[in-house]
Amino acid sequence: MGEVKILQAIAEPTRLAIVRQLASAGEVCACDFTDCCGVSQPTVSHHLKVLREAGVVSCERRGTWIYYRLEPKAAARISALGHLLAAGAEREPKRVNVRPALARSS
Amino acid sequence: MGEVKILQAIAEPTRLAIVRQLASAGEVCACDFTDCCGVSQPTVSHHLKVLREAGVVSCERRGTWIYYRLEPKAAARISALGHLLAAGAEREPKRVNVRPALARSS
DNA sequence: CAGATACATTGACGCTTGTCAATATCGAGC
DNA sequence: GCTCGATATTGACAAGCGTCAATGTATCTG
Repeated sequence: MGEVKILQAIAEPTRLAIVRQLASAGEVCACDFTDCCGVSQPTVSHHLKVLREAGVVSCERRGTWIYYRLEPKAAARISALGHLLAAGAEREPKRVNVRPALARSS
Repeated sequence: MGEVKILQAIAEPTRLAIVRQLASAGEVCACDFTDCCGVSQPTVSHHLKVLREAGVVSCERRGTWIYYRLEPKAAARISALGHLLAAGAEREPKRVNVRPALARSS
């Protein structure tokens, strides 16, 4: 599954800023990202392509402008992974032996 | 906040496999990662260092072996981000807010 | 048609990253 | 002291990534 690809897409400052703005606004025109991210227009376009190909965002053309939004399926994957990690972090260690060093050397 | 650093740490196949195994077992000896990940011992050690410095995992020495586990705070950050994205993906677009986009509304 | 605007693509440039072999360090036990 | 096994570190390499200037493509308007 492309879970790593989704994470790679989000694990970059500019792209995370894009995703955060999409999460708060629901839908954002591509031209607005250039202002908020402090990078050039080609760079924004490149990052949007990465997010698109990872399935994190989708876009829809309306006249001259292209509006982006979050893809629910990818968001659900991240949410599920978050749940998994949070549950695993609280888990009691599967300790079958009181002295692991002794048990391991047998 | 180092949210990007946490994501960067997880956004790699070997490191995600390590984190997944930690989530399922609760606590894993460093020597066991070499088998499950199919990479050399120095590479495993390198990835564990990345995860450690990102605050994703912590370790405790017991004799010759070093046991790793997930850090609850980092897991909670990922979980919270997952919630944020999942909620944002379902949000109705608010067309008013990002910028005074009067020029675009025809 | 021409011109203007929004967005994508290309090409090139550094910087970062994942990998391993070799080596070093650390703890346990003799 | 010494040796052995488990981890960490170093050094080097190729591959990937983020960035921008220049250019290309698409859409609207006059």
